[in-house]
Amino acid sequence: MPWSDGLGPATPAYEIASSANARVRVVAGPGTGKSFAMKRRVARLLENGVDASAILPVTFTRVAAEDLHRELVGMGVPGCDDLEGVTLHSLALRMLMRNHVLGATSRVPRALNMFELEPLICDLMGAHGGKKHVKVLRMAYEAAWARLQHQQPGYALAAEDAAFQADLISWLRFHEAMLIGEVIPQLYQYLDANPAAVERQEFAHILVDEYQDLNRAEQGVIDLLSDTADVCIVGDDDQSIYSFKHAHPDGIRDWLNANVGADDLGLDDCRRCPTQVVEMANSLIQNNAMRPVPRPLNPMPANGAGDVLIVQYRTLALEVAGVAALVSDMIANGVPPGDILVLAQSRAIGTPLYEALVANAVPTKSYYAESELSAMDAQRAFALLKLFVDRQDRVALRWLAGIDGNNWHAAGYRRVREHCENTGTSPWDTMTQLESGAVSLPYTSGIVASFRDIVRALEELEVLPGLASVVDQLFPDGQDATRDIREIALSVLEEIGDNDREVLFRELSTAISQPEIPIEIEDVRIMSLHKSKGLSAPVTIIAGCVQGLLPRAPENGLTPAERAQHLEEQRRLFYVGITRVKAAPQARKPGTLVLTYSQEMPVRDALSVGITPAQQRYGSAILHASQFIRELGLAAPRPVAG
DNA sequence: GGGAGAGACGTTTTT
DNA sequence: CGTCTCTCCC
Repeated sequence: MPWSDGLGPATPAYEIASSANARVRVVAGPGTGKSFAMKRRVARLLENGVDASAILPVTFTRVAAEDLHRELVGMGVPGCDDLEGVTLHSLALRMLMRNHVLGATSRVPRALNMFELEPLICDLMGAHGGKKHVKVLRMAYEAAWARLQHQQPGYALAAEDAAFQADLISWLRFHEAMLIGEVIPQLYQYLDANPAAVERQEFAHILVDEYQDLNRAEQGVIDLLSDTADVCIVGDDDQSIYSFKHAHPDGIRDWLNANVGADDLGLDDCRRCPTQVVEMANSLIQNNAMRPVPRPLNPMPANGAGDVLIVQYRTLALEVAGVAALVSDMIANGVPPGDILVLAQSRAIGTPLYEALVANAVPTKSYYAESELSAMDAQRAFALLKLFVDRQDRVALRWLAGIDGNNWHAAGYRRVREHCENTGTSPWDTMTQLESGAVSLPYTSGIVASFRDIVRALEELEVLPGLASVVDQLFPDGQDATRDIREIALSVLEEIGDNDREVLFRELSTAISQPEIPIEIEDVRIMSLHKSKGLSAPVTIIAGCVQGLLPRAPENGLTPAERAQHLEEQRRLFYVGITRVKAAPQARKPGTLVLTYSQEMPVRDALSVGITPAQQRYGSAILHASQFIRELGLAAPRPVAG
């Protein structure tokens, strides 16, 4: 199919696909078809003979990357098989892994898992003011990098931060690892310091989706990769919801100033949503005063008005039961479960909803699924597998060696590390010597005991006949803590066969950190508003629309300006949520939006969700309707009691 | 190094 | 309300 198939030459999508400007910005509201336009642009490039390897489509998640690939294959575009959408993170890791880059950066791109951070924190807490403070300092370190603060004039590190950073980097060097938040900055530093690097000329065309979600470091990497490349960025400042990773709406707004002469294109026709929802969304987002250029969405009359329902319940329990009953009724009336999307800003609401639906025998999938690595037993097995693959993996060894200690045996481990650094031996070799008595160090009896267990466990794994039995041993059938990871490991084995332990570990890691979202959806989906970005559904339900949850209360100690920014981001989050609704009148799916909230919830729940109740009554917190409900304006129906 | 008791704090999310 | 962290003491 030719790239321009069915595209009128005067349409914005045609302009986007065909623009030959070396710099193009596309601002595209929710449901306006930006993925479609971007796909056509890639198709045009490929059809014009641009080599697939010279095109870099950057997407925010792996799901989006696969989506692009699948659709291009569906169009039968020549060369699209070689075209691979990547996330910036995976691109950075790949580039850092190249030999010449490794030599230049003197850091090892082995990213630390969440749980592997714990021994690091314990090792640094003594010198840097306790666990909590170390966590704060670490976040500040990553935040400074994400914002490229080092580049800002007048930036100076406080003595405390400088001392912490020195120790942190020394720990990471010794353990041959990297913080996840360092991966992009390390690539940035490398590219910045090496203007002649081949990487800076690797691509002729760069396309970035969801640009508003990139932080400064990520934007900087794109800049450094585009010496010789045409760049097309696509996004929407009104959907910027990732300030916690230091992205903010000004990124895409300011891009035009840094790229003078760029094409500035836009998509404003909301093809997805029913008109009533579009009007509500416009009314809501108008309350964001910091938008330099308000860009209302155009409603498409052909979509029809749609159905909108706003319901207040007396208690959270009734709200949960009410939503579950509503969903069950819809399904009984022939709505496919896969058409229903339930959004809740907190798992404390999402999980009871999930349970209620399951109790009603509704096929439901929850996407809150906390990491398969949350249980200690799972972490232990995972670390063992890593050592099974590579005895010299220092992070896994450090974790396992401290596992039974109070603070990860920080006191003893300090002496092990000192010995390693003085003698040039690796931690594995030093522990082997400690174990045999060839070396003795004070306070290390706990570590030696753990090390004996590690060695024994690895020996047991080594004598097993194949990887299937290794998986059985590490993640035994019937053990609760490792049930999910076992399932993933088994499906990985099915794919790769019973050969290479290294491949098993690598595939297992990606499967855990970037879970698949099935393309064929047959279940009701329950998830957070963040996760819903990029999705759409004929029936969208947002539960828990109360002050304190949506919008969430700002943290203490913020300036008035920061509080205002926080509120605007919360509003964008709600904006993203309500614009998931998809109208398909010809398929007799008008597009249904349901917003629910309740008057009270148990104080315990309120506290655990982060609401500090202003008033309570008999152990119940009194709740108030989200201000965003009011801000939906006149197009919204009057709320009803449930 | 480890246990008992007092005090702080609580969420959402990506790689 | 429950869990995690810190401090104090043995």
